[in-house]
Amino acid sequence: MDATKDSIMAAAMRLFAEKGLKLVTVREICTAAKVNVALVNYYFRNKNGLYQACVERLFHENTGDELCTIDATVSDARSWRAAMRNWIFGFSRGLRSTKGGTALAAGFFRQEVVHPSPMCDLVRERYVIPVRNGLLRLIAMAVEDVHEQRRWVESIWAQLSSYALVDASWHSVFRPVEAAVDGWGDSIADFVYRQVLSGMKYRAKRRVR
Amino acid sequence: MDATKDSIMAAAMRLFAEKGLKLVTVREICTAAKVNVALVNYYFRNKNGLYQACVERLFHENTGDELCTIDATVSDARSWRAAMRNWIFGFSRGLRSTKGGTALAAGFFRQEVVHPSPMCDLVRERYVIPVRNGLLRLIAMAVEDVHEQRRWVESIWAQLSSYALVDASWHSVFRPVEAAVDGWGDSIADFVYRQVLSGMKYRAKRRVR
DNA sequence: TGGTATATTAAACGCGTGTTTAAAACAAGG
DNA sequence: CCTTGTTTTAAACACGCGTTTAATATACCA
Repeated sequence: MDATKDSIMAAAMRLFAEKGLKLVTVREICTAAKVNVALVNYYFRNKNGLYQACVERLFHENTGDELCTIDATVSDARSWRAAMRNWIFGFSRGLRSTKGGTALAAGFFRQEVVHPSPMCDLVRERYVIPVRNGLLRLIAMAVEDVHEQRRWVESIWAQLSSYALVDASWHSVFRPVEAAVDGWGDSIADFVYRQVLSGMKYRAKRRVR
Repeated sequence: MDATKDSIMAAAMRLFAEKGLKLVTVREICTAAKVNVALVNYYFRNKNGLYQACVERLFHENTGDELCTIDATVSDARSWRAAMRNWIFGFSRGLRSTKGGTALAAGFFRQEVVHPSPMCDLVRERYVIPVRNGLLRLIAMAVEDVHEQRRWVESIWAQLSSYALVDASWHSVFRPVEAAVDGWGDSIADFVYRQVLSGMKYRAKRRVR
C-alpha cells in the first residue's frame, strides 16, 4: 500500500538525515513508522535501496528543490548585487528549511560529507557541484583572478553551510544562546552578503545573463 | 607490554580520526596493530576506554597542543593585527597538521561534530570552547557590538575549519585540483586574515593584554 | 462467494559485533 | 628448576544487525 510506503520513507528520511546510512537500523526505521521489518525489503529491496529512494525524493521534492532553484531566482535579479543577495539567502534558507522539524537537505549533506555512502557520487554531481558552480559563475563576474574566485566560493560556502554541518547538540556552542532560532540564520546570511560587497570590487552592475 | 599498548593506540587514533567511534571495529584496530583482539580489553577495559585514552592523548600530545597553545603565540604579538594573524594561522595550521599522514585533531573534531560520542562534552569544554573564547576575546578588542562579535567568530571559525570537516573524498570539490596541498591551506588563512582587516574597524593597535 | 494477486506478519537465518573466558606463553626471582 | 605474576592467545559467548522465509491477512474482481 502507498500509505505504508510513505510512512516508511517519512521515518527513514528523518532518521537518515539525523544519523546517516550506517548508524540507522532498519528496525529503528520500522519501529518509528509502525510497520513490520520485512516491509522495507518488500518495497525497497534492501536498506540501501531505501536510502537511495530517500536521496532521490530529496532532489524532486522538499528542500532539495529550494536549493537547486537558486539559479532561477538569481537570473531574475536586476543587478549583480541583487543576484548575489538572492543566491546567499536562497542557499542559506534552503539549508535551514525543515520538514517536520528536521532539516532534511542539510542532514543528508552533513552525513555524506563526513561518511560518504554509495550514493555520495550522485549527491556530488547532481546537487553540490551544480550549486557551487552557480555561485562560481556569479563571483566570476566580479573577480578576475581564478584563485581568488575559488577562495570566495569557499568562503561563502563555508560560512553558510557551517550550521548545517554540526549536530544539534553543538548549537549551544556554534550559535549564541540568546539569539532566536530563526533570526540568527538570516543575520549570518546578511553578514556574508555585506562581507562580499565590501570585499569585492564588482564590475557587473546590471542585468545578469 | 608498553610496545603493544602503543601499537594499539597508534592504530586506534588513526582509525577513530578517519571513521569515528562507532564505525570502527575493535577487530579492525587490532588487525592494523597486529595484536590479538582481547588485548584492547586487557589494556583499556573496553572500546570506549580506548577511545577515551585516544582523546586524552590528543590533548596532551601532538596536534592537540598546537591548537591549545594559540593563546601563547597571540599574547606574544606586538600588535592587534599580528595577534589576529597568529591566531588565524595557528588555528588553521593546527587543524591541518598531520601525524603519520592523518590529521588527528581535525579528524576527531569532525567525528564529534557530526556524531557526538560520550566523550563529546569533554572535547567541547576542554578544547573547542576555550579556543573559541580566545578568538572572541581578540575580536572584542576591535568590535563593539556583541552580536557582531559572534558573527565574526562564526565567520572565521567556519572558514578555517571548513576543510577539517569534510571527508577526504570531497577534497576534489572543496579545493581546486591544481592547487598544491600545502599552499592552499595557507592561502585560505591569508584570505580570512585580509577579510578581517578590511572588515573590522579595529581600535586596539598596540600591545595585547 | 470463490479465487487470485497483493500486503502484512512472526519467526528464523547467517553474520559481524563487543566482550569474556580459560588456557598457554613468557619473564624473572628465589 | 620451579613458582609467581604478567602478557598473549584461540575460542567462545550473547547480542544486534540486514535479510529471508513461509504462512497469514487483506483487497478486489469474476
